[in-house]
Amino acid sequence: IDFPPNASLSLPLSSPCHPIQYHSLQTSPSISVSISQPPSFSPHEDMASVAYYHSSGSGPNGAPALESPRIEITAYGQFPDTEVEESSVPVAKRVNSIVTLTLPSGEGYRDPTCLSPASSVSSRSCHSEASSYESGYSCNYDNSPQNSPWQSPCVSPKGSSLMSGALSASPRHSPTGSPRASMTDDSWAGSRSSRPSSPCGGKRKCSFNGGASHKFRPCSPNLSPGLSPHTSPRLSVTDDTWLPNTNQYTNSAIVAAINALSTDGMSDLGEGIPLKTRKTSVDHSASLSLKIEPGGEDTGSAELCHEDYATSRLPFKKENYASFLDVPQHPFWSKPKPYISPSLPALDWQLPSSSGPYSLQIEVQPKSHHRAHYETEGSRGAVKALAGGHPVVQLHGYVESEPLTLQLFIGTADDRLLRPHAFYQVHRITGKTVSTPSHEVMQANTKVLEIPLLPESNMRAIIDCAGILKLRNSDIELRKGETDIGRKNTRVRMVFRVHINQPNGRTVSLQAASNPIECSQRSAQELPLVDRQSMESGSTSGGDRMALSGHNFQPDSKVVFVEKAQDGHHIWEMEAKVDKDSFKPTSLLVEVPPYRNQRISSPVQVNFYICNGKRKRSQYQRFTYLPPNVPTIKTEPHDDYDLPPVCAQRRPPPPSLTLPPKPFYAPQAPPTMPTPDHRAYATSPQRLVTRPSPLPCTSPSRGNPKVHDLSPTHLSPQGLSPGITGISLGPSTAPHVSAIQPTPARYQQSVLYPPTGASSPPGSHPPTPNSTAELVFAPSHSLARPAGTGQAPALPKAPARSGSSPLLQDEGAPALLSVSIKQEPQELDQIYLDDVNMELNNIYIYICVCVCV
DNA sequence: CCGCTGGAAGCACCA
DNA sequence: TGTGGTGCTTCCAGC
Repeated sequence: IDFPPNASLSLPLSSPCHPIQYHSLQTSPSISVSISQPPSFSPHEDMASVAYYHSSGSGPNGAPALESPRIEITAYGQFPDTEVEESSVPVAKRVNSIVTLTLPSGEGYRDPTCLSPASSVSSRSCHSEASSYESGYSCNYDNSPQNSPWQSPCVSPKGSSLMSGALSASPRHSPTGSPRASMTDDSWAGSRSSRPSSPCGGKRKCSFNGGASHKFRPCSPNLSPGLSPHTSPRLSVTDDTWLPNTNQYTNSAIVAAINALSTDGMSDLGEGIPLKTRKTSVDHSASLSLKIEPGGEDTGSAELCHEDYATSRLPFKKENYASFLDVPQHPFWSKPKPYISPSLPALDWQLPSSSGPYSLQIEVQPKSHHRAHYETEGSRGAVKALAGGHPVVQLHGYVESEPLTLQLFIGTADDRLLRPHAFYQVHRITGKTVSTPSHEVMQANTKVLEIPLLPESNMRAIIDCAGILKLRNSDIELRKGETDIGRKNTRVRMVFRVHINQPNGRTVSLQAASNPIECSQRSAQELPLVDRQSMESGSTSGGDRMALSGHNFQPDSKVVFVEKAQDGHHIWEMEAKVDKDSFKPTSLLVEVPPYRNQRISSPVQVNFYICNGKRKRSQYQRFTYLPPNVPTIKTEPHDDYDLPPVCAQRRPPPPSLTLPPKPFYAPQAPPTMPTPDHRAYATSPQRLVTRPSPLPCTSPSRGNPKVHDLSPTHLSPQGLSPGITGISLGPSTAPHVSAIQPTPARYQQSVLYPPTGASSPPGSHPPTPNSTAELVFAPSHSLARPAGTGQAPALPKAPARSGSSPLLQDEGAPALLSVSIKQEPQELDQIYLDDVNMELNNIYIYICVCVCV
């Protein structure tokens, strides 16, 4: 594919491209897409782009950043039948340079040769789904010959033979390996075997060709990103037309390449997309992130929208995949959407919820429980709101007449930076009861629901079209590079994003995350869950009465305050008194216990949790003990908060003290907070990229938020996301400095090489500040996802406990407390997600540094 | 018939 | 090594 001389890919793959990287499709499992050199693009002109480009997995010279398998696509001319391409993709005639896309190193999600989770994770590479790291090579093409050959068909006409060959060779041929491409769904289903073998080697049965006891048990056909073959032919080509049609190979390849080229990965070739859901995901292939700059000689349109690309740019005939169109295309998606840009921030990048006049807010929060459905189940409906109805999201401050697109994906709800949840995907709900149109796109292994935000609706959307799909842990944990574990990792957040094009060509990206949602049936029934707490902080002498609201409280529920050392060990633990008289299943009144040290000089953050018994604990909540002369901060009670009015003060908490599961925050910014214009992520031409900075900021915060705490409130207009932990500012943005949270020590480590280490290859130029502010959001997994290090996965048993103590320290806080460490092995399963991963994160950060150096 | 729900069985893992 | 608890996943029945 080439583009008009004056056309450019918004995608930052320009200069680094080297013709020498060109490989013929037939000989190499790599994708090469030839494009004309975008004249307007230079690495110096937009370093963010470079970073992005790097994040796409290619080296500075267009060479793969990693020794990874690549998919090389020749747009046309390489295949027997090029007429279609030529006619349908006229731009493909001007080939000036070649881009080689680096695909995920390793085998991707489900490595047939890797039957044990241990081996799977041990060889992890530098990517995680939807992360900017892997943005480019996150396609998770499993095109390694020894792996799922199924990727091949996506890009190669030779795929079919390859497939069969690999099939027989793959230990995991199975459904996973079955030639779905040539089958109809029915036949496909019939050939599926039962479940995939256990990641733990024998944990599960794996009866090929259908175990007798199982009726159709797809090997996670649908989703199992990576695993399957099904995942490859994701380009929405009907099964029966897939194989025989060479053009489709070619076309698919083009689409795949383009998808892969898109910065943010819209590149997931269907991996991770359940068959079921993929049926509605025709848009995947169409959701190209190509952006042609105005003035392109071949198009009067400034952009290629989904539709027109799918229908006219590519020879794809809609009827070919019409069967995937379960729902008629909403008119909204039939016209170009201005936001479309491949340079949009990766899903794991932390974005603010407001910028300038814009503010993205979740007006109605989802219920704290929503039982997700498995692929093998029917849908369990859309996520609902607490008071009935559905969540509502609104963009404030937008006065243009141009509709926007609201993006929704399922994010994590743990203590780390918000990122796409590996084990859950948003699921599109359709039907009579759904009033909101939506469609799906894939973004680096993460399904993203796109919902129109219309001016006539006051830029307000009722989210009644989004359910939550649960992926099998065994499927995901086998995915290469996946560090999270699924067990007990059942809380998610709905993450909303909107990208607003500015007159100056920039794009402002905002993000808002919902309160945590518990998605497991069992947990939802048994585990206590704290939705709100009436106080964020209190005196070291204790005695304050704190009201908690939530679910599954019991008369004998205990509330335990703990302080953890850096390695995660508890250094202090105290049970709070619970007022049993005021007990309700949804509320508790507790008396804050005195802190162990009455003479602290700066705030100390501790945690507490509700305990209903062994293994039935809530998530950790945070509480900050304040020095004697610091006024107590209490949260703003909700109007509907029915607990006793224990809070005398009604004062908005500083954002630094806000916590994830606390829906009740004052909409106003604290008096001490400056205008919350903390700069959204902005894209080309002059991209504003926020990234963590090693520079500690001068926020007046009292408590020190965990840097990884990205609660919705943190991202709310009144509070700055701790994710925005640092900035490199131009003079014009100095006023925003105070809006940035102090950078905890731990984060500062990663900040040294944020997108650089992660997204930029060695030798790349660091992002250069623009004339305006340059804020670079960190890919959260730079903290949360160790990769490429051969590190063992975060196993529950891992004694590694890293901790939060740096985070417990305010910038002005005293040095680490010298305390004895209390061993509490039983806590492991409670904390490993938090701590082990953090430990790995730190290791990973160092490794990134080394790699960069 | 299909989508949605609630409940629970069966299995695997772990203490 | 056996056993019970726990969590995950699938299945079923009802609306």
